[in-house]
Amino acid sequence: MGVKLKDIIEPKKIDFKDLEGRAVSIDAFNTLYQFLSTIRQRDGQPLCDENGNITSHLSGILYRNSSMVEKGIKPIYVFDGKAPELKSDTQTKRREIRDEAEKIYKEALKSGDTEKARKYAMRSSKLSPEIIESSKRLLTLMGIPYVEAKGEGEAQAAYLVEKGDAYAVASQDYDCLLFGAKRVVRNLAVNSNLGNLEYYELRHVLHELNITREELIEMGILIGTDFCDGLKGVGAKTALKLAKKDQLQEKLDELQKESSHDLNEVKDIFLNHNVNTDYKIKWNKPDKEGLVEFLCYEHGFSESRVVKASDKLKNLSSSQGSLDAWF
DNA sequence: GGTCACGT
DNA sequence: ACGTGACCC
Repeated sequence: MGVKLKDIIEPKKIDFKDLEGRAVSIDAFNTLYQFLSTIRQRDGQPLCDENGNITSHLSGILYRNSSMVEKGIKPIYVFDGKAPELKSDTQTKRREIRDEAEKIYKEALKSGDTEKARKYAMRSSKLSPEIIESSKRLLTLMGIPYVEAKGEGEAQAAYLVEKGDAYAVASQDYDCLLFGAKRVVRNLAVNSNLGNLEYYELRHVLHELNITREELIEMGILIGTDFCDGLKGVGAKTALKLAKKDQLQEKLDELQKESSHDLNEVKDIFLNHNVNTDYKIKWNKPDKEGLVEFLCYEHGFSESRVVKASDKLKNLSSSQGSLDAWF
């Protein structure tokens, strides 16, 4: 979900070429949810190996990343750490929605309503420990680094950009802008060659809206975030008007009266997020034999496809393509 | 979502 | 060269 800023910020259209040779920090949970919900059979059932283990996410990770690496993009995945206490309401709500969707999905599957089954299956995706562990294992075999966040992945991904370890954050959510991500890319996927690759620069967003980052955060709080409901009736456009009229604080006070959360704490989540500063990023050559072992022998993938994907990853290592290859 | 085959 | 759809596991 995340904060709804779409109505007021204008994306710049960019091309894969603009990301060539650059590292991109990717919110892993965000991506995994996307893969789990969309990579399915027509009746909504996920891809599975013969033991019943879900493999949709492995398919997504393998093919998307091998294709991105082939085009010169260097992915870094960021996994969520511990969610802030304030997120628990949102998490409970999401779990309820998922459980309900799962019930409808199972019923529709039984009654043979394929279309309905698929629709609700997509909303029922859960990230199990097995899915997270197998994703990390696959990334390692592919030679793609990942970072464990202390808190929210989006915040950690933004930190990587701040430190210069990544050029931009790739995420579908706008939250990373509130977390201070200097550059954000949306819709980063293999098919985003033409048209739908969106690029946002925090500096430009703030300049165009003529607001500060703190005001953007306050607007986000009024609109509603994962950490606290917003003020009823306030969307992005209204929030922007409030900022222009210098009425954000007034409305925040109003929201504070009815909110069970401390809004200063919410603000602090965005401004002073606990991040992991002790990470190492290194791209390695893919472990082709390991990939075949893991994906083909353990999870029933086609060997020719896996080998092909593995070969696309070959240019992936820290030294290659950069100056230190000469030293 | 990514890929491939098959269509125009 | 692009568009559609089946299939991937």
